[in-house]
Amino acid sequence: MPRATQKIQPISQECGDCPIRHRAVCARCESEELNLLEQIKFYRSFEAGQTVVWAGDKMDFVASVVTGIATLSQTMEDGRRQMVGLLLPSDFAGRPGRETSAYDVTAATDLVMCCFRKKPFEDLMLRTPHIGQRLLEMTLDELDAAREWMLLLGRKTAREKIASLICIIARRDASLQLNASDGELRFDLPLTREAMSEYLGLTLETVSRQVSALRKEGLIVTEGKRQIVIPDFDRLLEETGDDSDGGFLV
Amino acid sequence: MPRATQKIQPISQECGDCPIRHRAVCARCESEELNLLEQIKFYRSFEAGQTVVWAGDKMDFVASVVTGIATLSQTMEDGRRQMVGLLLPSDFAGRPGRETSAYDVTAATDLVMCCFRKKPFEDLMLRTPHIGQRLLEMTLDELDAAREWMLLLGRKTAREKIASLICIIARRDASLQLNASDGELRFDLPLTREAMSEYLGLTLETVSRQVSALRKEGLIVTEGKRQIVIPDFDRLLEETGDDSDGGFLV
DNA sequence: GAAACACCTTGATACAGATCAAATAAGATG
DNA sequence: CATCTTATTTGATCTGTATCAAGGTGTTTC
Repeated sequence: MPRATQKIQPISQECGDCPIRHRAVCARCESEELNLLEQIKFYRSFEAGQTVVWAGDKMDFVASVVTGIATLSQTMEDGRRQMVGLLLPSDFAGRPGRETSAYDVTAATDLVMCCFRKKPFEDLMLRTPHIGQRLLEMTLDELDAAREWMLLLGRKTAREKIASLICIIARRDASLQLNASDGELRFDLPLTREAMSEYLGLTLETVSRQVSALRKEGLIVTEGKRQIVIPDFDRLLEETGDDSDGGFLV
Repeated sequence: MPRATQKIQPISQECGDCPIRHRAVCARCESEELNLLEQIKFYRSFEAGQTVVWAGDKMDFVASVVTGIATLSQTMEDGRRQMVGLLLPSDFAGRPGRETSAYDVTAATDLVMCCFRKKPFEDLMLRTPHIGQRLLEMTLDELDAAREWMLLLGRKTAREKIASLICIIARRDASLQLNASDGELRFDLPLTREAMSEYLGLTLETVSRQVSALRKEGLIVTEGKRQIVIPDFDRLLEETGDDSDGGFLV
């Protein structure tokens, strides 16, 4: 079951110093809080496919993704599964003030997380308000993403769903690395067909068919199994059903 | 187009004192912040069907629902609509740090909101951290609700969706009023078939058919158009697809 | 390099829910 | 009370996606 898409990068100092840092450097964070965070942080690595925690299990830490991709999923009694969160590097997982995880947290690729023990983290939050403020901002962003995702689940066709997902990943990828070249985007699709189907509320077969359809029409080019090239991003965007510019989920 | 389900109640002091108050009284909030909030708050009323703000329009306030129900919706270019938020009394709308509304905000019933001008509210947030903390809590709750909703949209059958929605409203209603009697629940369904279909990612006709089906099977009883009676809540719960106890959205 | 495995693609068919079209019911209005 | 309007129900049919079933492709293992 191990299947690495990205190699695990050596953990450098730039990572977990401040959970708030990952997305936006915050100047006030430099001094003592940093030291306090240093004391309560630790790293955990997972292989692709491994489960970080099961829904309902005790989760006594909060964490942010350093490298790789994690997913949050819900499962119904009869096994139907829906992904409800996709965590890319710098994203945050875990809820202060809750003992157990509400979702299955799974490593979609090889994964490194920077974890903070919950209790001390909560204490720190009380003492340094701007951590809470930053967390509020991030949570509001996630809520927006969730709502965009709801539109996708409730109203988009299979074809639109696939196009949307590819655009979302491409965008996130492009904003991390700087390979946004001359209109052509090239990146790694880090999800299996099954993971895609769980994200989109489809079956794996429908995902496969629709990806093939987009490929046959030249909207995307697949190289190897996971590498994707988008020759013309705007043309693909038109297939998402979103109006021109909007639609950035997680 | 006006169609009142609940009569507007006279606005009393207990309402908007502190936006944080509505859901959980917070002791620290009593003193000066309360006065500051008093100065920047104002009330707005809407008739059922009226739009509070359109997506993209300027929204220079945040607000919480006093009476009635408001909805947040997204619309695609071709008119497909998906509800992404359902605001009941005490729920909060608007995002600090954003100029425009990301969603259409609509009054599903006659509606009274307690509004706070955004700028002063943000200032207040900076000065009194626990308002931000409370807001973080509420946002995290909403995120959980959104994720439960995503499971509904992505994986549940039409029948399960309807049963879920009725249970959600019944629960919210029961927790507000105290008419949770001897297993029989009676309450007002404050949404049109169309609003329900926008909530559930279905068409209005499918909603109607499934409601009829549940009625014919005796799982619910309808009195008049909007009044609903659930003779046996647990039996209806079994139709939601959720495991025994879970599944409280918005 | 053969076997085993995991993942992906493609085909045939079934069915849940959408769509199109009336008919009915329930308030609102004069 | 009769009429108008809007919301709801119900029917007939169509279609997009699920389901069931092989077959293919690339990777790891020995």
